[in-house]
Amino acid sequence: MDKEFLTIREMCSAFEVTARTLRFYEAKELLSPRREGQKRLYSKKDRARLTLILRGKRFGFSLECIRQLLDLYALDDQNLQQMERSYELGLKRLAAMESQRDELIETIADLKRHLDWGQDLIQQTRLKETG
Amino acid sequence: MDKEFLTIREMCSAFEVTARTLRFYEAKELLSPRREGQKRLYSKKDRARLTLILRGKRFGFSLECIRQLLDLYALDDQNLQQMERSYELGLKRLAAMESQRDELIETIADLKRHLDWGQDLIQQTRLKETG
DNA sequence: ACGTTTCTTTACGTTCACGTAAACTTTGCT
DNA sequence: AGCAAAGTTTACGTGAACGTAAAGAAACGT
Repeated sequence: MDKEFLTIREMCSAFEVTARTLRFYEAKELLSPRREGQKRLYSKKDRARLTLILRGKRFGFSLECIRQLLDLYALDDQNLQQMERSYELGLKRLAAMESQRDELIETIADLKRHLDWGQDLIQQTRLKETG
Repeated sequence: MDKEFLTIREMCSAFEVTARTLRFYEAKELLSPRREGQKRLYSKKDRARLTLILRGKRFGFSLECIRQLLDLYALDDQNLQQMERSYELGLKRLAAMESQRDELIETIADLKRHLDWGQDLIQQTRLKETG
């Protein structure tokens, strides 16, 4: 199985990010790897969090927004009131993501239509050239 | 029907953006409204482009990336070779957007699962309190 | 033991996507 | 005519998300 802990360099090559980025995320409290002396060691949980961070980035979320999402995934060790607030926030995020999904699906359909139309145009131009 | 041309202020309130933003997009060649003297006038096409721009932004695309997409939608007035290049580029964008969509769908499912689990936790805690 | 590599912190630099302020012209109203 | 409102360009400022360079500690091979 995978090693339990990864060094910062191993993280870099595993996720294709720079060390600066990892430290930056730590400064922003998106990650909090344990320390062995001075060195950082990243656990499986840390890796899971980084996966979510990078995913969030691909969706165009800000780091602050992603941090809130990560908090949501760490519900377990918080109290009930915080949980309820997080839950509400989670529902809102979920709704936002669903509408983003729908909009993306629509945009894809549009683009597909346009590309089909463009292909037709290319075909016709070819026919003219050949004919 | 809607007015054929909108002033910059009308655009601002219609799309909830600032004039600075519109001029910025113009400087980046994402928009090119016609001029009446000094003033900018935005046509229906300009409005359609702005819609696409703002959509793209919601998906986390950079303005440069969006500009390329817009070029794609303006295929008509280009030559065949450019069209073919644009078409290829369009297919790539399409593929990228589709995988972004799939990833988003997966992420939504994850979040939903987690929220359901969180709701259970809240329920149980409530039962303990009441019982 | 010593040089090289790898880590660290600190701090300033950079790009993107605008915000904001200054100075000026044009338009609209009375 | 006069003046405020709305438009313009030019230019500097800003927050987010890092890049990059400096300076120093710690581990590692020979």
